[in-house]
Amino acid sequence: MAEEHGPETGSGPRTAILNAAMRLFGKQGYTGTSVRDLATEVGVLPGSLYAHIQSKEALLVEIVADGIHRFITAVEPHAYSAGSPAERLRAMIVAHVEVVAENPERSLVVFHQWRFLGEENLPAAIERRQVYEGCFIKVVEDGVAQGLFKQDINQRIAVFTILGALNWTPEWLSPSGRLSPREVGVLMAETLMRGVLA
Amino acid sequence: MAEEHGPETGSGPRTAILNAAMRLFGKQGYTGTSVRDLATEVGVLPGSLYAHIQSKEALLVEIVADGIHRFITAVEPHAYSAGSPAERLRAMIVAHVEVVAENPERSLVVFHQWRFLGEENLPAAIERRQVYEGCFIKVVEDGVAQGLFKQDINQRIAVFTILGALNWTPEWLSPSGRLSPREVGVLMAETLMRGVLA
DNA sequence: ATTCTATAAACAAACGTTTGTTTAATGGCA
DNA sequence: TGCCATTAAACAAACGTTTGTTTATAGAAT
Repeated sequence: MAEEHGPETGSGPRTAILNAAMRLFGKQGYTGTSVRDLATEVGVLPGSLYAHIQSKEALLVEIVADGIHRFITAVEPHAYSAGSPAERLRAMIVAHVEVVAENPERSLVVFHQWRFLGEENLPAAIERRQVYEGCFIKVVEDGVAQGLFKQDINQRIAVFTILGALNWTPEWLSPSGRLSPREVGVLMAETLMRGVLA
Repeated sequence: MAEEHGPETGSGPRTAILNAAMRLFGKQGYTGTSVRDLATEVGVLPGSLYAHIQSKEALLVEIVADGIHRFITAVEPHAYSAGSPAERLRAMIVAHVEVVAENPERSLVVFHQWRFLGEENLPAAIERRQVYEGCFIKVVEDGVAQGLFKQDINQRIAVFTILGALNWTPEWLSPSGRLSPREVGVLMAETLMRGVLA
């Protein structure tokens, strides 16, 4: 079967459990979701889940790891492509928004719930997040170095501003809204790169 | 006693409990923090807390309500002041960052943990949040209407972009960092209003 | 006949909260 | 100064509930 990215893809009990976990972990948080909540959402008794999963935390590990991987896969190539820093940053922002739109629930978990990973799984997730942030740092550095970006911006703060705006998108983005995810991404890129001032 | 805003102000057991709750709710989340965690942080046994608080949720209610109030108090006057939309927006962003810096732990709770309020307290908190967001919507609308902001930005998306960047600041802002909170705010405003492009 | 999957029931541990009691410091009065 | 009444705060223990997880068992599908 080809790899799929949207929500509710795949089939079988395991996929149903993962999708339910994305929804509930996203809405109520990992610590705010009980295994009984999860079982009710799937339509099964609590103990039945354990025929398909190893533990509650294993679900979080899988959702976060796959999610970060999805973002890196979609965005990293643009960060190191041949275009100008401006073109690259624009493409990265659009790609990020498109991945969020693919599955906002999962994105919510990726950006807000990773901190509840146990000691064994946390370092790897943090490292992957840093790889992701590194993509944006690289492009902003290049832009400034090449004189295409403002010389008087603080690079660290510019990157945090961009990432903050992006990290918040799963809170409000509606994949079925009037604007397509790509259009939303283009508009966000416009705002972040040229500002709101006329 | 004059009203104070920074962390660790006030005294007495009640204030100590509130400060501990801000720290733990911010770091571990509301549902991820047990009353025993809280008691340990305060340096007391779990039951002892209930001589000073009504319930765990009452702590969240107080932190969120006071926090939102603090943001509105600091930012709203700028939104409806006499200056140009550009001046007003810049002042709002700076004020927001300064309030975050006052107490990043509390800000983390205000922006991430409000959803765990019970049915009785949630509507009021949502309404206050909307008042706060309304300040930014108003200024962007004015800016576009007066031709001072770009005509081809999507106002809704511009506001979400700005608020997203601001809502994320408590995750990385260090009040004791090299740059003062005001300087950070000015730099963020610069990025959001003029973009990163030279 | 074997393999899956679900059920029903139970487990130990942790949850938020309440209770009855002890301790420590405070202020008035002799 | 010495004594007592008051108060504030914490302790120690337990309450009933919910947590994540395991077990034994039974029906369905290959």
